[in-house]
Amino acid sequence: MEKQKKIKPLKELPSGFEDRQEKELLVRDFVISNIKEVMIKYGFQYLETPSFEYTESIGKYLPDKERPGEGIFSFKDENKWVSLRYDLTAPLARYVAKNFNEISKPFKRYQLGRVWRNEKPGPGRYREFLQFDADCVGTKNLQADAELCILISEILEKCGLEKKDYTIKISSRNFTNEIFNKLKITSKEQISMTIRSLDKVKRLGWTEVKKLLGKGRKDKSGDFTKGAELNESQINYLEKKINETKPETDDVIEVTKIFDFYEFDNYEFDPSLVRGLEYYTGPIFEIDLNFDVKNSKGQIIQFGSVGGGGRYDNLVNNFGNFECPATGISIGLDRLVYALMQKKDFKIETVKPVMICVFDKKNMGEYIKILKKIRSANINSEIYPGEGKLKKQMEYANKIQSPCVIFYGDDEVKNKEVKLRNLKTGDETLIKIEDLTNEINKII
RNA sequence: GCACGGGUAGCUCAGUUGGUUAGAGCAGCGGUUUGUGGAACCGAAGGUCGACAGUUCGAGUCUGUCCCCGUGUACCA
Repeated sequence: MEKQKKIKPLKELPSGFEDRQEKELLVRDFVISNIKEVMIKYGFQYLETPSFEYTESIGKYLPDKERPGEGIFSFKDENKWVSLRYDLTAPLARYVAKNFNEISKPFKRYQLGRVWRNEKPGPGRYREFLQFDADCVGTKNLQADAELCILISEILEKCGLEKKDYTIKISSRNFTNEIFNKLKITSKEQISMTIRSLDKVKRLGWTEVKKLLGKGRKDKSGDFTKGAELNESQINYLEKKINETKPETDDVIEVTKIFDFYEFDNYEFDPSLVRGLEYYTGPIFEIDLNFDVKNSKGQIIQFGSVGGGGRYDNLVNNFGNFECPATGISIGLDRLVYALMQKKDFKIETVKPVMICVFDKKNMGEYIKILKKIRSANINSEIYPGEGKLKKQMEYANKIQSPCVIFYGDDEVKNKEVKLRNLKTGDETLIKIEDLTNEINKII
């Protein structure tokens, strides 16, 4: 007899996609409820936009044949390319342009939504993740930028982080622009290489970044990265600038002044902060966590920031002739939750159901009567949902951490009683049916 | 993309210089207990050893190619 080859579907998930279990979801819900509370308090409107947008609306790269727009997930619908959004900022710009005449200006909105990136996943970085965005469009007022940082800080502290656990870093695109003017670095390639190198100061340290600014650097695994080929005096000047602790550009100075009025001081001017190249035009921010994050194997991993943002005065204008400066900030919620769960031992738990044992299906009517009675008293409860024997039922109750089980078998029915077993202590008591909800409430 | 490490049962892993029929723990299943979980004991079951090709009398083990996972690095509008 020949064994037939079984064709099994894969139980693995596509790279970068994750199942999320209750424990994590409850913490996430907690974070989200804090976010909503703070956003309402700060006067922001709630918005939702679809997962898909026309590819041309969310990125300036037009799709090519096979895998259009590296970095995003796309497909051709009829004759148009559509893509899963990779952030919430581009859809907001599109929304604002579309509803330009109707919306208030300034327009303050917040949004929670999944975004997708077709990139190599890393520790705590997925290809599908939940993002939270708060933006203020239609004004150049730097009060908006400052308030975004303050609101993020309030959210983080509501979630249980202390001041020392996180820092909001701030800098400005104008700061780096000035440096390049002074150094007479004009080659686009060199500028972008330099910016990206500077962005790594915190992670790699100045010694390593120096190599990246010069000839290049070998990483831990022995892989070589080509450098920006700056000369020594240029590197030295950069080093001096990078160690500035006081902001020099007007926009950052003004934002920090506003911080003072709010008595907010958990920020740091960080000249090495750069963030995405193209669309930022003014102050930029990043939210860094100041504690170690480990992976499932207990190794400390390079976690990076949990969020960031900045001013993007020209984005909306891409959709037509709209004079619409804007600023915004976003948080990677899954990453934040991942880190939060390690920092704090969250005891967010649902009350598990009381379970009624099934002795004989013939008596299901009786069991349901009891179930209805305790459910109407708002006690989480269920009749054993499986088919096993009593032992099986008890194992199930134990596994789902049911606080107690109800025995209502022939003996109990005869005496018009119910036997209640406390699964934490193992105690069993016979009680009258009318006392049942009271007794259960004592145990829960 | 590049570099390093890994892929053996549902999960975590062991598997000697290539050598009969590939092991363990946990979980699951059955039983000791047909009305009692979290403990114990007993039993049975569970595998295209990531895929394909090659070397060999013989490959989980060696070689090549590819796929997937992890970490670092790069990219990230």
